[in-house]
Amino acid sequence: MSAPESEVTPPASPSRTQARSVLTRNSLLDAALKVIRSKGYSATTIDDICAAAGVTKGSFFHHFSNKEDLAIAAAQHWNALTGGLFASAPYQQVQDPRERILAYIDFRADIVHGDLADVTCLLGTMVQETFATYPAIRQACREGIEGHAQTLVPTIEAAKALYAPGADWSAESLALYTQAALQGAFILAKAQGNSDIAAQCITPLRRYVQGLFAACNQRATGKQQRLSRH
Amino acid sequence: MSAPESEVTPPASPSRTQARSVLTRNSLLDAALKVIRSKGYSATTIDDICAAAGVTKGSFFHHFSNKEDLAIAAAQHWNALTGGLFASAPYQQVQDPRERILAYIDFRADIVHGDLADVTCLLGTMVQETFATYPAIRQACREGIEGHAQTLVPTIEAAKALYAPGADWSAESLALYTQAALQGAFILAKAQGNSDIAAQCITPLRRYVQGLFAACNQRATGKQQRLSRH
DNA sequence: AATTAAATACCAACCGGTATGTATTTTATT
DNA sequence: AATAAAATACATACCGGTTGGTATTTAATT
Repeated sequence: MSAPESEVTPPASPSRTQARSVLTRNSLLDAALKVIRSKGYSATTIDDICAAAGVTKGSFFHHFSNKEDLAIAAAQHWNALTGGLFASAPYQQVQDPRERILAYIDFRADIVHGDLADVTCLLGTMVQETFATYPAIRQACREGIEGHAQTLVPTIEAAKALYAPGADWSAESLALYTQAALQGAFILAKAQGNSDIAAQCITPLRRYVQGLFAACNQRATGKQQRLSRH
Repeated sequence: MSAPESEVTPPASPSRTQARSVLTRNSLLDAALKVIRSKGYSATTIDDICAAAGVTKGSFFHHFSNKEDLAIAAAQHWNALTGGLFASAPYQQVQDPRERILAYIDFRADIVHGDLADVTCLLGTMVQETFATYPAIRQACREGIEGHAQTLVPTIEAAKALYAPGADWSAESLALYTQAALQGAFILAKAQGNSDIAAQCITPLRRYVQGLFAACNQRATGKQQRLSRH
């Protein structure tokens, strides 16, 4: 790889109009996140998004060929945003893998407080409506959810090797289960019209993960068998 | 029971048109479940439902005042259907409460195989789209989800008294958590376009519940909860 | 018992508003 | 001048809901 910069913007100048263009595109994507997370994909109109972004429909169709195209771009935008959030989250600094995965769960519990549309997951919202009718959107949601789950796998692997070496579950399956529990917590929160229940649903998830890595789960051949219960 | 018929139709005749009426209404509700579970609430048009039910739009508006009214009735219809399903499910016959709650989870795992739109939850689907915009629909979904969770509480209470008397979680919170895990499992299944992952997500849920009621969790031995901290 | 009135169930056609998407024009940058 | 970005205006289709009307059943009256 010789080229220093990315491959979509070849080499050169940002250019004032180009910069402005990505600005409008970004504000359209941000608006899409906001509106879709609140009303869902189908109920969201292009006019809604244009109004929220403060641009006209002509501009919208300059940047996106149709509503589905926007949805896919919005999912990728979401992945970029949340990817950055988690990459710089405090749990990443935790050394011990068991503590790190628990810190991840604690982090998730920390960030679920507030307005529902601000704390819930765009992908879970969109995929519910689109799984049967918009395969490309479904796929984009799938990649986002599974991609995030994958970021947890090395930590879970390491924790398993240390604290539950012989367990009959895989790191991938546990990573996916954490995402399922979180997605379900969002649904209960939406049903109650209050985000509090989400944090309450994360508590048993944490307890479960903690239990998986508790001392009594270590089969005979672990490196460190003699850990204290507390 | 002396009166042969229900209490809503007081004493008398079913009448040919009356019977036909509840038939059309029911087929509209069944059609609503089918279409909404597949496309979501917002994307579902009244024409969709009429076509699926084989009735005209005029007939639709005779039975329901608007689309939102239908959604609420559909949620209640869903509650009636699933209520019957669970009431007659095999797990109800299990004597020991711990085994019964595990049998419930196994039952849920049994019935998640098949077409996604046939195995996923109407309420979870609808509430995602409507929580912020249709409070009445949200409330109907909430009542269905929490009502079902409530049916589990006595069993969990009994199991807790027997096998985890001093535990620091409530039966209600565990019942809600099971529903969150299930709802999240449906989302992952929709994202993957395949229901298999749902069953795979129920496995850790089962393991968690089993762990809560495992012998090592009993603080005071035996049924009596002579616990510390009062 | 016969007749009439009123209510119920349903249907076909239509209407106003709105959604997506297009065509054209204006503005700004290089 | 050429090009890209954005705005305006508009076409087309569809959706939720209404209207007007028919057929059947129930209730009331004679």
